[in-house]
Amino acid sequence: MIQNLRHKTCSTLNLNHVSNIIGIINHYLHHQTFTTNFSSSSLTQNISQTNFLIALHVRRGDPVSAWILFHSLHRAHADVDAYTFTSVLRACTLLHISQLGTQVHAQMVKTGADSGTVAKTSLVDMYSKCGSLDEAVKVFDEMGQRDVVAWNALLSCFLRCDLPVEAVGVLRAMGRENVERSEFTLCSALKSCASLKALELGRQVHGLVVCMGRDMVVLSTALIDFYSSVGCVDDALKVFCSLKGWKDDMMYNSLVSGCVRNRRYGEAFRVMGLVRPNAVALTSALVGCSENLDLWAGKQMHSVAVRQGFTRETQLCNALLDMYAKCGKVSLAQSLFDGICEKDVISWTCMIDAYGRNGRGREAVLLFQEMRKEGGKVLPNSVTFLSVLSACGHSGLVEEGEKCFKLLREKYGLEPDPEHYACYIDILGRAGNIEGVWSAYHNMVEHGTRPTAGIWVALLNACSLNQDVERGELAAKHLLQLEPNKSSYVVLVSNFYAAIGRWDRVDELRSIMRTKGLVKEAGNSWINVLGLNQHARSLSV
DNA sequence: CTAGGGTTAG
Repeated sequence: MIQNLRHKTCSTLNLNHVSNIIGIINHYLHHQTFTTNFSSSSLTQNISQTNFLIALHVRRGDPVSAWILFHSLHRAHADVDAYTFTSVLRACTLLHISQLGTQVHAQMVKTGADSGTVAKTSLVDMYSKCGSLDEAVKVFDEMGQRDVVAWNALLSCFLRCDLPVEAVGVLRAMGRENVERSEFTLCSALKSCASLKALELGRQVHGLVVCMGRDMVVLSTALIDFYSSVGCVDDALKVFCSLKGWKDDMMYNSLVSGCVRNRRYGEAFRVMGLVRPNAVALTSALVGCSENLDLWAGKQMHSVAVRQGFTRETQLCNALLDMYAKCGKVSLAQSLFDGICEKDVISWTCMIDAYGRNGRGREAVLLFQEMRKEGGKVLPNSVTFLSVLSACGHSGLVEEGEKCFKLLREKYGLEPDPEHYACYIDILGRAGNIEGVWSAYHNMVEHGTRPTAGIWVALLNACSLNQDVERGELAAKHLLQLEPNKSSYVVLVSNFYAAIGRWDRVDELRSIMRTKGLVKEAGNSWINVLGLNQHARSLSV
């Protein structure tokens, strides 16, 4: 069992695994069935040798052994030092269990090993990687001396939590405190600029990268990602081409992903032709195939994946399955799904969505039940629930939809997002249950969720269908207040007034649209005939 | 001993 555990990666761990791991570790420690090549006395006498061993386990990706070794040191009352703790903290990070990290932190405080800059930096890193942002910031604030590594750790901390504004704040603070920037700093700066879409700031950082002139492969990758994120693929290509010498896989992958994100599929495929594509590049490229509904190209990717032996890569298989589903090939998607050995939550969600979007709501619900029966191995998340709810909506499965919505909060402790409410309201509205619609709305408000435009749209549609004039007008008013300039919403409201026969309001809204210069957007649909993309535009009045 | 780049679902 412990052998299996050692091969678990942190991404596949969930809460059940956490308690399993702790239980198994305790079991082994209690029965002392774990043996090492070192006798217990040599373990405690030669601490630097043991530190090396712990670090070795961590480096080999075996945090469980590292932890067990550390625990036996602790039981033997050995004098551990800061080096021991930093390695063990990395083991906690790999296990993704902040409870273990907190235990280590407590021991560090007790022995005074927590005072150094390096120790504190390890703590910041551990807390942030285990998802405890507050604790990480607290440790950073307690630091007396902060070197550039400590600052960089804090930067990554905010970036990991998707807080780029705070990250830029850290960068400014580093400037104020005259901390010298390292390559790591610039890397994080580029990531911040990418997520903030801050083109000018990013260009300035590019200048600093050029001045630094070191570690160009990593920084070039970050630059490519930045330029792609702000829509400047040509600049990304320039960075790629201007780098002479060795380019690694990640750099190619970054460019492929950038081209795909900017719908430059031809270039993406050309870049993939430069080297033997790896699983990540193929995954990126498949997104392009899905978006284009390009089944032909998708099949090419599939055959490359098979030839390269990537059939056990869950993420790649998920992308393939999704591509087939989006192209309407449900049975191909299904056979791919069946072949995935380690299905994760995305595999299940994609397959449920595949059924749902192709009008097979019953099968979507059945698969969801199967997923839940798997004994909690893979837990559904909010996206899974959204897929099930929307499948129920498309197929008119009212009871199933109601059951699913109940499960979300009561069984899985998830708080519904506005999108879940909108889907649910839609289901109830189509079923003619207008009182249910409004009680769902009140339920949402009571739970402190603010109605979004999507909620008002769902309510308005329900009111149109059920001739709920009074409350429909309320929804219409809120929607226009929230998004006064979005023509599709004005059209929706106007359709509502048409549905209840208020033609005076319809005319009024038409003239509002004219004076504001709002034009009804064209409806787009993609069809793919014989591998040729034809973009069919339909302009309806 | 501590910090950095690329991938999948709505």
